[in-house]
Amino acid sequence: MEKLEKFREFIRDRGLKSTRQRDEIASWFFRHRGHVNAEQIYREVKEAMPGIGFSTVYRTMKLLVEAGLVAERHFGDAEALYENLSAHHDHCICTGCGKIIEFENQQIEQLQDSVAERFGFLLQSHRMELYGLCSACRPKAAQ
Amino acid sequence: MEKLEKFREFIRDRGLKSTRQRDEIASWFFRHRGHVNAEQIYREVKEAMPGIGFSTVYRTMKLLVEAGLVAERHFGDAEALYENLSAHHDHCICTGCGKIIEFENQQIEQLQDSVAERFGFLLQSHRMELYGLCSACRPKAAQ
DNA sequence: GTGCGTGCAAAGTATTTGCATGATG
DNA sequence: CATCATGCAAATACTTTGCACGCAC
Repeated sequence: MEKLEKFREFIRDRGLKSTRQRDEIASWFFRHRGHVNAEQIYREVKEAMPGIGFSTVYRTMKLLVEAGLVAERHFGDAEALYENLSAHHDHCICTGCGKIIEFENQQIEQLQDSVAERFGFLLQSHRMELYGLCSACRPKAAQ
Repeated sequence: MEKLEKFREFIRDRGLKSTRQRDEIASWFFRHRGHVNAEQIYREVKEAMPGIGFSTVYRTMKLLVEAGLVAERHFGDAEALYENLSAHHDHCICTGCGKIIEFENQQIEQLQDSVAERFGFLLQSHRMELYGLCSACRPKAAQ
């Protein structure tokens, strides 16, 4: 539960308050793997805390993003998906079935650094998404 | 005006109809460089066609995306930005001032192909965005 | 003429905000 | 006990849809 600690620390450092809601949301999120939207978080946390509101979910997720523990992503459409930022990785997304594979490639990371440097950018973060048909969807599409 | 031709062809092939509105929107867009949102398109095209509606803009942009001539992107927030898909390129985005630099890197493209192949993906498209501080914003942030 | 396209207004989503109340440091 | 957080409802921002009328084929 080290990430939960980090979040509590972040909250303290900002002079904010630690609440049951924030703990519940953060700890559920850190237990979870993959990409989730606000509604999923709301639904799940509601089981442990029936009174919780949507706004609290959004407000807490925003804090987690500011704490650098979570990334907010938009794959294609407008809805935000939140992702655990433990280890860095990029995404391979199947346009057929929506499956998301995470991967990491050190060579690409290095090349990104050199591109940023060429433009005088101080690189803070990046996103890379590869869209295509996965091995399962490929045959279906070929018909 | 070759892209406008392609769009007209796409419309014809689908059994749809060519209209003044579609032409006006598409040709304004192809004349334009960079990333624009629906409202900008609406405002600009309105000058030539005061009666035009927002829905027609959205409907036409969707057609252009389906025709493969335009990409719809979401950089960070929910609003869609449309981009001319003539030459492929990726983006370097300044988190300080919002400036967007387009670039292309052949080595990265090749590595992306190999990543996709490793997962058995048939690559259709990709996006890569580097976020950081541009040379102008870097000093301000350092203070 | 038939069917698709248009503009308008209304409805949808996803998210944010104002406010009175409640909890935390 | 001052301040921040919460839940609700209302507001917002962006986008889509239903519908009556009009235009392209």
